[in-house]
Amino acid sequence: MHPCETCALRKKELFSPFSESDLKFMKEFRTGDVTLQAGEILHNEGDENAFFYTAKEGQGAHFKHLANGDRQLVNFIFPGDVVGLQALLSGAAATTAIAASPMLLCRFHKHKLAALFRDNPERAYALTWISAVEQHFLGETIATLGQRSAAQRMAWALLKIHTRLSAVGLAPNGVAAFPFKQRDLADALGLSLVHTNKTLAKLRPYVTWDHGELHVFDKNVLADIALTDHEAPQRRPLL
Amino acid sequence: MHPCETCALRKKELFSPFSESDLKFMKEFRTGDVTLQAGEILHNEGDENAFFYTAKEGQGAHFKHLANGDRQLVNFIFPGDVVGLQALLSGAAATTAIAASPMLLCRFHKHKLAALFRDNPERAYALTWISAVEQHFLGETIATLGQRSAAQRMAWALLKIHTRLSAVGLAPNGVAAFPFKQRDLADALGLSLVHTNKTLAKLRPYVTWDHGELHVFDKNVLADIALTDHEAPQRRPLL
DNA sequence: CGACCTGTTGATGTCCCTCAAAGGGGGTGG
DNA sequence: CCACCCCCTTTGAGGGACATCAACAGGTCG
Repeated sequence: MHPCETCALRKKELFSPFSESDLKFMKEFRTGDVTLQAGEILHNEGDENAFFYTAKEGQGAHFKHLANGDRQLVNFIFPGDVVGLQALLSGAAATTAIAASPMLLCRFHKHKLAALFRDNPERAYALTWISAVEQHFLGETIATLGQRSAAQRMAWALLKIHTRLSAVGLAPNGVAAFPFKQRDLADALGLSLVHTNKTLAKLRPYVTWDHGELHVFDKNVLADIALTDHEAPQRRPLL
Repeated sequence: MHPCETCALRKKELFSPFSESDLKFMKEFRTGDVTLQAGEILHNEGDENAFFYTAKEGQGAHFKHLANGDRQLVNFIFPGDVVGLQALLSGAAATTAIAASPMLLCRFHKHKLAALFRDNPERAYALTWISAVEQHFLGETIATLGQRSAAQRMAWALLKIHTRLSAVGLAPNGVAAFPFKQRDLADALGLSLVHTNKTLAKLRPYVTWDHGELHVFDKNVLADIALTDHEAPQRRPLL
């Protein structure tokens, strides 16, 4: 099991301070690790999970599938995200969680969740806070799928992703590691693969994304296109 | 202040059992009521709220606004829903919450939230659970906006709404009270008003919605169109 | 060297948007 | 009690953004 003490994640600017006593508590609370290869599934839609996780390394995504075979990428999974809590609380997973690159996640057992709420109200509060952050983000996604054009969606998404990755140190020199396929981005934005490709080409003066490397050249232009102001992500707790 | 003892909401089938001690605790925890007229705003996007609420009577919605004036209805507010918790936790409201009919909400003060987590782990757990249910729903909305056609979206939404309203007793004889405008549904589905109207007309054999009354004649056909199975909503806690 | 996957580009079609205008109610004032 | 207005709904016509179909190029792996 990877040691908590040397985990660099909690020192990233994205997260609110993580005290020594927090560290001690979470060390006790944690029940293991999970490692995934690219393409491996953490859990499937409908599964009744016994665990939830926080992503430590690597990236993945949540997918929802329709009866006709279409799929929607609901949410990316980046380091620091909590995965599977929804599944655990409502009884069945709403999404399929898949790794897009090798991943490492810290695992927590369902049965310890009640103890968390009983013994450590601050951490429980943090958990709810994380859930609220998630809600905020899903709401924004709904707004972009409902109201924005293809180019606007893409500018919004790439900006958002780049900012999020930067905030956990995954964009050294402004180049973010983003190990997905155009197919994935298409499914995230609700666009066809072909149109995703063409829209990417149109934005090429301002962003570039190939071989898993996401370069953002002009945040301001992208933000203008996306009809959004690119603010730094709000600080939030890490579990 | 409306008395908790006679509140009929907690006896509805949608909610998991609400014990006498829960009742006693929430009575203490509650800090007041809010009543809204149709069209009144509970809070605006960007507000820093001091309160959060659970909707008791009436209906409303969460909106997000884009720089160009477009708006997206992110989520409806039905009796039993928690409102404003996200705003409170992340510091600023992500959405504008507006009443579509006269509403009554139970109000809770921000400062009491820490006490809730400290003194009543079960209720805190319930709160997080509610948040997870919300996430589940937002994820489904993302999938429909991203993948479904106009008719599919509408069938999905009307079915969902009807089911949700039935579960809190707002659809006597199968006729649900749904006090919104076509403009609102259009903004919820990411469609133009005109096309919303035309799509409603197409579905008229199976659903009807006028004068705030939503009739569902054939759930199965609607579910087929929507590419979904219409299950009863999962039981969940009430705050 | 062939099979496969991902990315790229062109041609054609269609779903939905935009523009435009008319038909109910319900409310207010003359 | 009728005239007028405003809000919401409904319907038609035309155009555009994006989907679908099709084909090819490059890279990787057997």
